[in-house]
Amino acid sequence: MSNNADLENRMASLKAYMDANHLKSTAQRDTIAEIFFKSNTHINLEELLTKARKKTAKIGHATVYRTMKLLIESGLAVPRQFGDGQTRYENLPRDGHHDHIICIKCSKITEFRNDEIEALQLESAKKLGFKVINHKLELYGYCNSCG
Amino acid sequence: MSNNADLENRMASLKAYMDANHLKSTAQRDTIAEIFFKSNTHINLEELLTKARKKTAKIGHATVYRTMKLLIESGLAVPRQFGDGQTRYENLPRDGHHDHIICIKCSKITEFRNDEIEALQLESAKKLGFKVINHKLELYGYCNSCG
DNA sequence: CCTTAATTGAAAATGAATATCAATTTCTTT
DNA sequence: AAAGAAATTGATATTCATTTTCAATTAAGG
Ligand SMILES: [Mn+2]
Ligand SMILES: [Mn+2]
Ligand SMILES: [Zn+2]
Ligand SMILES: [Zn+2]
Repeated sequence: MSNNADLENRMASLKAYMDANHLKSTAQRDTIAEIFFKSNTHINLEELLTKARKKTAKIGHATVYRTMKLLIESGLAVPRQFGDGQTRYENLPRDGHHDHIICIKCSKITEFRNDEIEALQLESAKKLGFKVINHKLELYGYCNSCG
Repeated sequence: MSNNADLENRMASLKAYMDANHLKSTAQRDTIAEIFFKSNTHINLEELLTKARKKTAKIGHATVYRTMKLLIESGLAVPRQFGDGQTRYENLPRDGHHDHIICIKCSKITEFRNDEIEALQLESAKKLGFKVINHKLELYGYCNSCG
């Protein structure tokens, strides 16, 4: 699936969600959503706002917060908090769930997935009588450049 | 080791840290530290402040924040954030590191430890060129009462 | 077009945590 | 015991991310 087709898919998905919930399509929402869908990082509000204002001037920060909340509700964005007090957003990964390793020196964020860990989490929870809905696994340390 | 001996140990440990850093012993610090050391939950600032004021009236919230920061620096307290925007504190576990399962309905927090998971974390990080310093693993779901 | 309901941005409000600062207290030295 | 230096305290102000408020604007459907 090409980047462009992927973008179109996500825009259409958002549109469908908005239609189903009596929400209106606006230039601000389109701008913010498109910038977000095109981003492939863990982007924060500041970056989104800056980029959005280049396309559509005078966008307020409340609108960015509101639009990201909408994207989260519609399942297209995933909020992440890596401990520095600001929320970051990433696109719903097409290849499934992943966890993160964060460098405590340069802040580089690397994604990984270990199915053995995932399975052991469920097993641990089961032993304790819990039914897991989601989880957060973050490793903090030094990347190979900072090591 | 009895609870009382444990409390005395921790108080002495704090005292040693304060001595080594030219910090002074005060009634407020003693009150907050003792309340914290006696707590066996993941206690938040509000609870600490309420309990502290019963023993030593007029304690300011800034003092509780400052004392908890001191306890963290001295290695006696561990700060935890379970996603509800407020920091919780727990005593340095005597039996080593553990992770948490949190019920998303009743907020019950259960501790667990899985050495296989711990080992796999290091292994995953190593493959990516990272040296892990610490990590955060939280499972969210329903406990057996809420499930 | 018209009507209605949703949306927007500026500004105010919130809530957790930190900083400021004058007054108080501790600890060491006479 | 008194004094002085340095640390501590609590009230208050401040910061920072996020949310709320609200009057004005805009989208959508008939
Ligand atoms: Mn990611
Ligand atoms: Mn714990
Ligand atoms: Zn790095
Ligand atoms: Zn529960």
